[in-house]
This record gives sequence, structure tokens and C-alpha cells, in this order.
Amino acid sequence: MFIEIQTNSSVPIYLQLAQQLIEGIARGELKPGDSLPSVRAFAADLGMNMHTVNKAYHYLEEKEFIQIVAKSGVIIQPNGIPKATAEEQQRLAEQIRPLVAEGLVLKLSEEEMVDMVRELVQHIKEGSS
Amino acid sequence: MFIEIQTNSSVPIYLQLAQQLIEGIARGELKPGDSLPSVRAFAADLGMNMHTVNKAYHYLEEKEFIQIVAKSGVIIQPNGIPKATAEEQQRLAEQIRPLVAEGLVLKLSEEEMVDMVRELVQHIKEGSS
Amino acid sequence: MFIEIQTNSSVPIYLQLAQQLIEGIARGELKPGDSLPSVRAFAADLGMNMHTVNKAYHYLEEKEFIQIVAKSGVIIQPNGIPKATAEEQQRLAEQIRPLVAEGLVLKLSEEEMVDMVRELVQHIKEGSS
Amino acid sequence: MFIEIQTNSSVPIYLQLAQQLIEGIARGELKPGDSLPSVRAFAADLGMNMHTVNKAYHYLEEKEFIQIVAKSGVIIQPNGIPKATAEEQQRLAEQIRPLVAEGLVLKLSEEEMVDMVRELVQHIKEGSS
DNA sequence: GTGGTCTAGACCACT
DNA sequence: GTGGTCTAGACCACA
Repeated sequence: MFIEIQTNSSVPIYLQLAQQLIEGIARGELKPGDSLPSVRAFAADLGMNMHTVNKAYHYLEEKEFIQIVAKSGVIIQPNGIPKATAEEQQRLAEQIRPLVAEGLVLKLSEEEMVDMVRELVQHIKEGSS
Repeated sequence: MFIEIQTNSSVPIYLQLAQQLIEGIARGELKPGDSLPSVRAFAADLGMNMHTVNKAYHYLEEKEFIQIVAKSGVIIQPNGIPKATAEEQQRLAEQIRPLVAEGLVLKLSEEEMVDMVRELVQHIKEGSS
Repeated sequence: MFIEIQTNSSVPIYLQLAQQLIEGIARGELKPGDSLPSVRAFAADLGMNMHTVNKAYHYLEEKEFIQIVAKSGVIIQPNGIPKATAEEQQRLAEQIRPLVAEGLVLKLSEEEMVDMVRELVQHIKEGSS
Repeated sequence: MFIEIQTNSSVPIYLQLAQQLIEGIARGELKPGDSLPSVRAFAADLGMNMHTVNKAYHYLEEKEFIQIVAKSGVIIQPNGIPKATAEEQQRLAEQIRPLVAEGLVLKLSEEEMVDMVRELVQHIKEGSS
């Protein structure tokens, strides 16, 4: 699992890390029950602050994508991650909404945006950037 | 043009304002050449600070969606907004990517996400939230 | 004498007008003693506010490039414009300075900037933009 | 790095600061990767407001002369600043143009103006005012 | 009356 | 401790 951080991005480092772990799960590279490195080891590995890795883990725990077992380790949700609730879908839609609006202003057609999503799905599943 | 701000959202107020103006443009409610309220009038109207409106305006100016004509007023890009360049599309896709990844983890199918985008397009064009 | 104003420029309109009149003088199109349109006529001609033309004229008067004779008219300095004093040269240099610095940061060589100036001199004398 | 601000100049304070930082880069005193003071520390140092320094930094960031790494600090563009594009050269030329025109009106010869530029280059590189 | 600029002081997210 | 955001209130240049 390669993690690549853009230090000069406006996206916080902890979020970039969390998002890349999410992609790892989406891709099936990280499976239910798999364990993740300890905060300390991961931080050392990635050359970032322990707090930052910790924050990424807690972000994923809040979404129930992982389980943090104190003094033991971190594992991908072992029971599998349940299908999005209507609420979660709604929340996702609200986050995508301003981007779709911007696309429309930039004169992208509905089909072009749909294609963009389809391509993203493929890229994520293949692990290509 | 109704603007609705969530003061307790993690999305900065200036961004929420900018995004809703973008939806207004996408919906065709704000047409090229239309003028926007003065920073002061708008701020008073929305119950926020002048500088916050100013920041939203500058954000939109940077995207070339509006023109700030110094000491005169603010208007929607009068020449029309050009179609997204490949770069802009790429940037949009990168912003949507983590959301698509999250959708996949939440076991949404490609079609479900495509439908989500289609619905968003309709909602934005109709002006419904 | 064609005057072309960019309404969406950050350079104030009165300054753009004044600068173009200065180019007219530099080019020799406006000669000592030539008269300029009245504030009222010029404003109507250019579709701008009287105050704006007035301000441009006063700007040029302060530099002693023109003479405003109350209730009579505006003429190009009839005695000819004297060569820059050391002070005036100094002031010009100070205004050019930050632009030269920016050129250096952008890795332009001294010669490239000198060429830029030579070309500008030619363009101004020919009246090309 | 000495910064000298003229409070009674018509050039905004934030711009004066930015221009002097640009000179620092041009002079090589500020090298790629060097860090700049925090907005607060610099503001206190210079006796100005945090927001004014912030504005100068954002101005330089827009020009891609520096990088603002959120919540971490500000550094001189670490990859080095690329050579001016044709567009950037054009923009610079347009800014210099009215000054050259004024020089011509003040009967400066092409050579005198070229010398002025050459001297400016020397002064900037030496750090003399 | 408009946006531009500046100051002052506050809270927050991130590292 | 850093930059990001927000509020508040002021003066100025421009149209």
C-alpha cells in the first residue's frame, strides 16, 4: 500500500492519509480484519507526526471503517462495512453537490460528469491515479 | 436568489456563499452581465461581515465566474463562462475522487453513484435543496 | 487619437486615459499647443463620467504635461515639456524598480529586460499596442 | 533581510512588503526552500497587522513565488521559480509601458532608459536602495 | 456609494 | 505555534 502525501496541498495531511486508506479499502487491498500499522510505526514510516496518523485513524473510526483496539492495534472493520444508510448517502450527495454545480457552470454536460464518475470508479478499483 | 448559510457547518461561510452563488449561475438565475449586491449591502442582508462577502467574491473572481469592477460593482462574467479546460476537469475529478472512494467503501454501486450525480444535476437546475 | 479603456482592469479609468494621452504626446501625435477636447465633450465621446476626464486632466496638469485654462480649454504644454529633472528620473526609476525585480525573479536576464524596454519604445513611437 | 515601509506612500503596505520580498528573492538572499517568518511574528516585527502580512503572502503565493503550507509555515518556492512565460513577460511589459511612455515625454532617450534599467538591476542585486 | 486597504482582536483546525 | 476564518469598525480612492 503506497501512501503519497502532497505537503503543499490545502487538504490536511491527516485527511489525505485517511482518503488513501479509504481507497485501499475500496480497492480491496485492505480487507476486513486486516491490521494496519501502529500509529507510531506508521508515523515513522511516512515521516509524519504521530498525532497526524492518530487523527486519520480516529477519522476512519468515526466512519466505522476501522476499529481501534486500545493497546492492541488497528484493524479494518472485521464484520465488513455495511451498505450506506440513506443518511450517509445524503451526506455524500451534499459534499458532491458544490462540485457538480461548479461542473455545470463550467458547461460540463450531465453525461460528461457521469463519465467522470465512471472513470473515477475504474481508476480507484485499479489503483491508478 | 435565496442564500442559506449553516453557521455551524465546517464549510467556511464565505465558501458556502460562493457555492450557492455558483448554483445560482448553474441554474441560470444569475446570467452573464447580471450585477450582484455590493459587499456591504449583501453582508447586511445576510447578517454577515463585509469581509466575508468580499472573500466569497474574490474566490469567485479567481475562478473567473464573476468580475469585480473596482469602485463600481460586481457582475457575473459578462462574456459567458468558457467550457472547462482539461485541467479544470482534472481538478474537479480530483476533488470528487475521495467522495467516490468513500461511496465504494459504503458499497454503493457505480450506477447508484451515477444516479446520485444525475439527481444532483436535476436538483441544482430546479433550485431545490 | 484612439482611446481604448479596459473597464475591468485594476488600473483606474482616469489613469488609463491619462496614460494614453501621454503616449499620444510621446508619439508626437499631440504637439505643444494642441488643444484637447473639453471635459464635457471628451466625457461624452468616451462614454465616461465628466469627473473621470477631469481627474485625468488634473493628473496631467500636475505633471505639467498640459495646461488647463479655466473656461477656455485644455492645451498641451505650449512651451514644450522640459527634460526630466534628476528628481523625476529618480521617481520613474522607483516605479520601475519592483517590475525589474519581478523580472529578475522570473529569471529574465538584464538583456531581456533591456530588449523589452527597447521594444516598448518602438511600439509607443509607432502607436502599436 | 531589512524591510522598509513608507506609510505615507500611495503603494499599499502589503504591496510594499511583497515587493521587498521579491527583491530579496531576486538578490538571492531568499533562496528556494527558505522559510519566511510567521504572519504574526513578521507583523509584530514590522509593526503592522497580521492581516497585512497575510495579504502580502497570499499575493506572493498567487504569483507562485512562495508556498503557504497551511498551519505549518511559509517557504520560498522550493522547486525554484520557473522562467517567465511569454504571457508573464507580456504582462510585465504592459506594466512598464506607461512608465516608458512618461520617460519619452520627459525627453529621456532610449539609451537613458536602458541605462536606468541596467542600474536598477545592479542596485537590486546589491541590495542598495 | 463602491470596492480597497488597514487595524484589532477572537476562535479554530492542524502540526 | 501555525495559518484560516470571522467579526468589527475605520479611512481612502474612484465613479
